[in-house]
Amino acid sequence: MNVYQELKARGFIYQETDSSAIEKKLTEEKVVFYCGFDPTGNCLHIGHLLPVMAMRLLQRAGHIPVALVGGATGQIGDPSGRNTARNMLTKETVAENVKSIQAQLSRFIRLEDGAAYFANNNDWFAEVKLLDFLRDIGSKFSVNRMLAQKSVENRLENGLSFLEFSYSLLQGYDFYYLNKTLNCTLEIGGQDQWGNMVAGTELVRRMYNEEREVHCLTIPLLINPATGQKFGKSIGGASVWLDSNRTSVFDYYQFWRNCDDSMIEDLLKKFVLDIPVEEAESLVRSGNINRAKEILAYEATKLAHGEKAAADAYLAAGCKFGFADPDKKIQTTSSIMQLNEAAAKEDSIPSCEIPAENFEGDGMWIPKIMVEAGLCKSSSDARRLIQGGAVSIDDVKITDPTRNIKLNEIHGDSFTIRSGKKNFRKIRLK
RNA sequence: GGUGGGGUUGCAGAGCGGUCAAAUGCAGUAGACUGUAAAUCUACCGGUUGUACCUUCGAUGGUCCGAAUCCAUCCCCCACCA
Repeated sequence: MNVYQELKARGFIYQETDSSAIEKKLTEEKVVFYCGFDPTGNCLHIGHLLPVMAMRLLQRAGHIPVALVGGATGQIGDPSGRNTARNMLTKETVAENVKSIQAQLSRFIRLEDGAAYFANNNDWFAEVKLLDFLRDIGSKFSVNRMLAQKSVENRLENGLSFLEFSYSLLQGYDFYYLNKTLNCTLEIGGQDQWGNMVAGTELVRRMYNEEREVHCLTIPLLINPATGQKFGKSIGGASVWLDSNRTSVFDYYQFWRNCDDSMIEDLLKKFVLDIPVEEAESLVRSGNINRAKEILAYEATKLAHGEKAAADAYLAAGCKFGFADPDKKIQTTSSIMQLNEAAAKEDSIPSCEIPAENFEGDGMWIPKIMVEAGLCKSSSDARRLIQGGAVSIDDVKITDPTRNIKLNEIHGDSFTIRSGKKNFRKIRLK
């Protein structure tokens, strides 16, 4: 199976400019390709991961990724897939975001020995002169054509500023620039980027009078077929972040572990590149779908947070909820096989420190503890949860929302508070 | 610049002087059932050590016993015309 076939088999291809040309290129030469990321936030979340995985796959096959973080375009905001304009970010915020996003990407993409490049389009747009740009680039774009773009069409109803309208020129220019300087000949991106990406390939061709051939391909949007929801959000409506300070490793593991049945095969193929496609299929059909989910969660966590953290999360979760295949009947190439379930421990359950003096005297009000631990956003919320019978401390159900926890009720220097079946916090006294 | 229509609690979208912390749908959370899944049913879904008080309906002022609702000014959006 060549890289192109693997991309296809794992479901990374939605639209492409010329499939046989792309296949030929990817199998015969070392290709420099690029993928853009919006620095709208300072942290990547699960939703960003899809193109990152495609980049990883291509890099593994010897191609050279260029991760472009849009320091310049981020100041504009892509109108694709939006009904309203984005909030404008200050230049400083964008610059900071670029930095932290690059840091996060470097966990997924190998950088050493020129194996990949990071680029920030602010580096070249800062130099561009308006008149030159309009003459050289603007002249190659047809407004008629741009108006026909889906992303523009949708926005025409609600209004679209010229700033946003020009987004595809800028993205196109990125491709031209990267082609000129790094000989980048392929762009990959999300399904919603198709219009912008094609604009880029056309620009490059026109700039060289059709003599250069460049291509692009889009990755399909991941949709949960059961709910019709876009994959990527969740864990309480909040994003699942790749930064362990925002989403703990345990929660990250749990996110994958709790994936929908209908998505498991797709997720394994796309997010666990180390498991061959056939194995992913057979795991799902093994009759033990929960083992497949454990493997997915373990491997995905391993990629984002490292082997040790992933193992801890797996063991901690198994300790709380049980293991799907403790006897290891199901064969897999995953290193999950080497883990010892008997050594299960709770250490990696998210924890929170609270000064011991809070528990002295009358003790600490339970809703306060829950807010402090990040289990809920307000004490009203906590009170409701308690009234709904969702809360327990060290497996003893709490029914009285006015209750306080006193120092003498705590055994040792920690206790576990839980809200619902799946949310735990270990509270450590300090 | 003119005319008309708007800005409501995460989103969509009612309300158009008191009965409004604000209908309904979606999203979300919890409980039951399960497989840490889905579907289904039930409850919750601004804040507050608790049923009364506080802060919310673009902003600021005003009318009124009382305003999301009326008036004025301002800001922003949309449509049509210029």
